[in-house]
Amino acid sequence: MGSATDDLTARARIRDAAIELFGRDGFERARVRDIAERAGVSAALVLHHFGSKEQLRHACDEHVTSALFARKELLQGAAAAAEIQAWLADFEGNRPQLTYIARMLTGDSGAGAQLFAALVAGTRQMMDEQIDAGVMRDVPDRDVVAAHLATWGVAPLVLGQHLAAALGADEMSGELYRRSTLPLMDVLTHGIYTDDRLFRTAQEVLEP
Amino acid sequence: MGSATDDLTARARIRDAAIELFGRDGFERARVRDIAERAGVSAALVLHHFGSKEQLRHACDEHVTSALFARKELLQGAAAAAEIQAWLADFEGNRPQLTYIARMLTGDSGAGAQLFAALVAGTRQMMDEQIDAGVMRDVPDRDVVAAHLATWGVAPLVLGQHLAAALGADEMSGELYRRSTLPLMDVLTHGIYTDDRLFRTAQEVLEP
DNA sequence: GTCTATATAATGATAGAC
DNA sequence: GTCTATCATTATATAGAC
Repeated sequence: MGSATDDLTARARIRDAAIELFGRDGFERARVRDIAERAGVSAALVLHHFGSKEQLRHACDEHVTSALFARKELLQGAAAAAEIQAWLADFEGNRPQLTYIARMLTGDSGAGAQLFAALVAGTRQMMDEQIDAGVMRDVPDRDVVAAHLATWGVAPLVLGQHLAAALGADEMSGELYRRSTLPLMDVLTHGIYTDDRLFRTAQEVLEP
Repeated sequence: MGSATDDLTARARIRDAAIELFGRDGFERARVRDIAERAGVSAALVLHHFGSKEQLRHACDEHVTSALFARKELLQGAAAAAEIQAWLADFEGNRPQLTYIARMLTGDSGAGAQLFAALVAGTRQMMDEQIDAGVMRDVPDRDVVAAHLATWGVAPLVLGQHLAAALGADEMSGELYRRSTLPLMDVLTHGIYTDDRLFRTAQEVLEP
């Protein structure tokens, strides 16, 4: 169940071990010594390769972000957004990276901010295309909707532990995600309210 | 702009200072010394009153959670859920508490899990009532929808910094929240898709 | 209750050999 | 590149006086 302690270079093994432990324990509580142990090297070698714990974090940020956007290079627009969305839903195949990304998004290292901005931009572009194609309604404030849709997209990562618990599971999984897909598509397609009473009330309050 | 350095007992001032700094910096990075300074006491007194940094955290968890659910005692069901939702939207009045709650939800102290479970339960109860009243559609998997609606509800807290940045602001505010309200009500009322093409496609894939 | 001074422990980082 | 041994710093926690 450990990380691949195989034919990777020591540097790569250290980085992968760091992604796991930073993700599992958070940056502050993860110890360089433990990362070294998991990578099968000494603590000094970790610092030798990366300079400092902070720079090791940067390297992890960079590596995970690259993995996430790798597929974006080839595709564009809605297709790329869908690819990224699928990657974010592959809990079994990408768990260490996804856990790390969740920490990135809730930490304050700047990398999380950058990532989120990219997700919003991608969501916004996808909306524009889908609205042009007549698949999506022309919502009034696209920036606001894109930003919130992005938060909804990463919510299963950032709040995955709680979400899983609420649904009777130990951790997020592809199965749980699939169980959620249809009900959420239903909500996003038909709304949850039977009519626009609440909407019109809010409208009257906010736009007098 | 500091916390009320007024006629509160030292113990209460320490607790409030801790809520601010735990929220701002996170539990690990916040230092007992700084909390003491902000409360206008010595570091030793902090430990004298609370025993340890960890127990201080428990006291903060307890205090913030009580503040959040105080209004639930008097009301019930959808009314209480609406009250709590309103409290969670009052960024100006409750910023330190809200920031602390965001840390609770993304930390792994157990208090966040408990809080989220309560929010899901409240959301679920509200759904039941609104569906009975004919205000809300009878969605297929209520547990799943309630859990995700709860994540959407706290997303502006947990990802507030990024959300604000995406909308050109420094931090979440009541203004930003109000700007979001109507577009989100619109999404939740009418959906974002023009028809149920995507929904039916998903249905065919997931329920063969 | 509140302080000053100090003990103790943990951990990131460095020095230097191989 | 990699290790062992050690340093230096930081922060929680305690002792004991007032």
